[in-house]
This record gives sequence, structure tokens and C-alpha cells, in this order.
Amino acid sequence: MNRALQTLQERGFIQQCTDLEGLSALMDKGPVTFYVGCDPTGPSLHIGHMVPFFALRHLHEAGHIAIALIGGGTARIGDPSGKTEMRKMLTYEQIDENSERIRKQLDAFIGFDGKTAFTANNKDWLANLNYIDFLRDIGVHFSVNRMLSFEAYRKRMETGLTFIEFNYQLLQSYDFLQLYDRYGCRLQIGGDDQWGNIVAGIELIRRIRGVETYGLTFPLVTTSDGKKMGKTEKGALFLDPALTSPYEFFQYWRNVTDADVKRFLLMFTFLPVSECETLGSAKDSAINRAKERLAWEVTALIHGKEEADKALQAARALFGKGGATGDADAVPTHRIPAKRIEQGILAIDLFVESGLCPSKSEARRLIQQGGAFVNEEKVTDLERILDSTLVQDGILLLRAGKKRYVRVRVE
RNA sequence: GGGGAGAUUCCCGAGUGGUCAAAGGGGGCAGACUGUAAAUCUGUUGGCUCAGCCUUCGUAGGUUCGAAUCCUACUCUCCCCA
Repeated sequence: MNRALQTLQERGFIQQCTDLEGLSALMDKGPVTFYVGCDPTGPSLHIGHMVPFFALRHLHEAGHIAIALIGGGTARIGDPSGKTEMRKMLTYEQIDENSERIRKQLDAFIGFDGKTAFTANNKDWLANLNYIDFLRDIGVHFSVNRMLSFEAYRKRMETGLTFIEFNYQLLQSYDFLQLYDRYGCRLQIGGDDQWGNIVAGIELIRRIRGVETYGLTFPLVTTSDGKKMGKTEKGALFLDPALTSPYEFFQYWRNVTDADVKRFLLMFTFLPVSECETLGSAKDSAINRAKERLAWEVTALIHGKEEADKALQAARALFGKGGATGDADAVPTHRIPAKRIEQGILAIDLFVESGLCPSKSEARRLIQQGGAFVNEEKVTDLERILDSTLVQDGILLLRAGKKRYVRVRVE
């Protein structure tokens, strides 16, 4: 098999391929132009979006030409694949803003050079589409019967599916056609939920242009206990540091289950396969160290080495001997005026204010259950008042439960 | 257009006049055990000025000493027929 494909396979990327042999032969002949699509329905990508882009990097590094397609046009209607609810509609302005942010995030990860790796936006050909022409040229090639047999649409038949969403597949197929016409794109890669849409695009190109193109999908990554990966208390694990701080990002990977370490190392880092295997097969304290490595590697890829180092140091300070405030700069920090702490502040209030507890009732519960700590000292009194005698170097360290820390900086 | 069913707390889902902040499960959180893991066990899970009070059972009114439960209108969803 082709080297690049082999790499993807070894690393656990390949779920389905329309024609693995044919694709391998094509890739052996020379650089293949391929694309990954991504709809800008939110202000930031999250880690769940990244699998195809890690694959993109592998292929790009193997000399193939990568297009990241931003769905500025398709985002206007929303993809029903894998969703059980209808998407809320975004304004065009929001979509354009999201598109730009996502393009920047991808640029940071991939490094677009405009030649061997670049972006396209389907808004360019979808926004002013002529409805009648589209139906004549594209619509005729789609069978409603067939579309209804797809799982994605069938599920939605139960809950409600609007006509515009139903058209999503045509638009995505049209994207592939456009990219083929414009850039000679022969391969579309994406999450396995895109399988139906990818195949539809391939068939469209075969009918209209008589050319064979290919599709390759990746498994939907879940944690070994079956949950969607990248979920945190706050929601998804975003790439935008303003939404998920590098420290939180680091902690997510640091806390991955043993059984997931190998798989995640292979998919979310670029460490050699052999090293991933060794690290991921370790047991006990060794696997625990492997998680630290995993966390550092992924954080470095997304946020840079400097941030990864800071997160690592913070985590070690907090979880190492306990109570360290020195090297923990990356820990989420809440600021509070000195005056307030001088006057004394109710522990309950500070836990709420710092974001560790969503309400005072929760804070009370936390204290009652023995999960609230100030400077690693358990808070036992619901009426506990914190004052300036607790402040060390302008810092007060709050902890909720075992792992959630917030530093309160007095200024 | 006609007929039927339904809308309950984060989710699923009981509840059909007071004993309901509302069973049970899931999820979340906390504690024990550990390796910042998993599994397991225990507790907890609307808010607050917390032995009390306030707000929640699709929305708005009404009946009643008292409503998630009864009545009226409205909105939305699903199913069957056209």
C-alpha cells in the first residue's frame, strides 16, 4: 500500500474507503489533491473536529496537496448528518466571522502556503447559485428514494427534517465537483458521519465528468467508555485558548483513561508509531507518565511548546507535593481587589465568584461534603470567612474536589 | 382539512386535587479506594437572606382553602386519514 495511506492505517485513521487499492495506486503515481470540509457553525474548532486535520497533515507531509474547505455557504443551512436536532440558523455575519477564526486556527495547525496547502470557501460558489440551473445540472442526478435510505436522513425523518437540510447532500456533492473542476481534487476525507455525503459527491463527479474520485473516512473518536471525546464540564474542548485555556486542555489529555492512551497518541500526536505503542502499552505509574507525555505533545501542537510547558509545570506544582503556588501561572486565575479580602469574604461567595461553583447552594454542598479547600486546607465551616492572613504572595489557592483549582490573585 | 396522542426538573421517565422541589434510571458533583486512570461502594443533585422562604411540571387565564394534577384559550410536537 502507498506509504502515506499505510501511515494513516497504522495510526488508526482509516474507517472506510471507497476504493483503497485504486486510491493507493493513484497516490503512488504522484501528489494527489484532496480536501477536508468543515462548517463554521461555531466560533472555534474543538478537538472532535481535528481528526481529519491530523490526517490532512500526515498526507500533506507525504507530499499531497491539501485543501481545507470552509463551509461558509453550507453553514447557512446546516448539515443534518449525525444530528438529531435541527441546527439553529446563524446570521451571515456570524458565519463569516466564524470562518475567519477557524481559518486562522487551521493555519496555525497546518501552515497554509497557498500552493500545497490552502483553504477554499464554498460560499464562493454556493452563495449566488441559480436555483433552476442547479436543479437542471445537479439535482437530476440525485434520487430521493436513495437519499431517504441513508441513516442520517432516516433518523431525522422521525424528529423532523426540513427541505433545506435535505438538500445538504447535493451541496456537499457540488463542493466536491467544484474542487475537482478548479483544483483537480480527487479525494475527500472526513469523519465517518460524512460517508454518505462523500459517496454522493463521488457519484456525481463520475456521472458528470466521467472521472473516478475517492473517499476516505475516519472513525468517530469516542473515549473507551463510549462517550464522545473532548467533552468537559464546560462543554467541548475548544482550540481557542479564550474558550478552553491551555491548562484545561492539557488536563483533559492528562486525565484520559488508560485504555485510550495508545489510540490518542497515534491519532493526536506525530510521535513515531513505535513510540506510541511503547508508551501506550505501559502500566501503572508508567502509563501515568505516558499520559503526561500525551498531554504535553497535544498541547504543544495546538497551543505551542511554551504553553505546553507552562501547563505541565502548573499541573506538576498542583498535583505534585500539593499547595504550590509558585510555578502555577497557567492555572485559571480569578482576580479580586485587596480591599475585599481585608474586610473578610465568605468562603462560599469566593467559590462561586471564582467559577468553581455555579451557585451558593452548590458551594454549601461542596463544603458539607468535604470537597472545598483553601490553600489545601479543608473548609469545614459553612460560615467560614477568608481574610488576608491566608494570602501568600498575593495568592489564595482554591480547590473544589480533587482536580479543580483556581488561584485567586489579590490586587 | 379531519381524527387521535402528547408537552414534567440537565436527559429519559413516573406522577392525575393536598403526604410534590416532584419516584426511578442516566448523567453531573462530592467522599472512600487509587496512579490527576478505570471499576466499585457511599452521599448528593432548583435557588436563596437555609430548621424558613421563593421559583419550577409547554404559555396565558380560571375553578378551589389548596393544582404538575380539574376547566378554558393558545403555542408546539408526534401518529393516523385526506
